[in-house]
Amino acid sequence: MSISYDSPQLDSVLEALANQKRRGIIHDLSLQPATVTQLASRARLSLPAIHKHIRSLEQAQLIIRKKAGRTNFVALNGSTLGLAQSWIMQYQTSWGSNKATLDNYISKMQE
Amino acid sequence: MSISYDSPQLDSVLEALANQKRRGIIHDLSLQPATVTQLASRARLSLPAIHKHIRSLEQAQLIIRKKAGRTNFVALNGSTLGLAQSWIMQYQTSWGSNKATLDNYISKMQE
DNA sequence: TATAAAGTTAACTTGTAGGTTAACTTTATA
DNA sequence: TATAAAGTTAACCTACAAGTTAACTTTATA
Repeated sequence: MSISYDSPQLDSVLEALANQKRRGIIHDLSLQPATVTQLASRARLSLPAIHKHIRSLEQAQLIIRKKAGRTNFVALNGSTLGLAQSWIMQYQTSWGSNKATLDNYISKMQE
Repeated sequence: MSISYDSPQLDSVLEALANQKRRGIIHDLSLQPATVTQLASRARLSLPAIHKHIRSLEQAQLIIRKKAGRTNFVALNGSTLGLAQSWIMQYQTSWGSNKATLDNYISKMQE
């Protein structure tokens, strides 16, 4: 079964990925886990701002977090990026279409 | 060279993909090219509404179009989906991280 | 135990995405 | 040649994303 364009999970994942700052966070976390404050400092964002981004990433299950004392550690979540990738990959067979193909299609339609 | 999280082109592509209706359009077009009116009808959207989606997809270079008389034909554009895919694929090596890894990291940090 | 650190939550502002209706242009057809 | 089809453009509305500041909670430390 291939993943549908209207899957709610795909929706939250792609919405999370659509934001540049959140992609920056993902990039950061791909190197190593970090705390909320560290992420805020690297992204040059206030704590409330980073907090919202983290919640968005968390709801999309793109990250996991764990509280240790007063410190929140965040890590990239393995599998979820694969969801977006597999949606995109469905269309790899269509990747051949280009200007020539379209011209061709138009000619056929106009017969 | 790998593609950066803050690339403007990646930005427009992922923003275009973040919308469910636009993903529906892409799915439609993966089957065959279509006219603007056909896409509007399938997505159950008005012409002005579909027009905006198409412009967004076009600016992201996810589609190409060609005018034939008064009719606008639209087709999925080959290569651009690959851009999003390759950004995501950069992080495939990080996909291993999970709860155990995070716990581990936290322990190390607290030593 | 008072103070600081690390987040969270609430209330607010601003910009923009995604839709609408109405008016218009260009091309085809009865 | 008048009318309809296929889009486009403009002006508008509404909801929400992304930031802010201020107030708060919880946990650690001097």
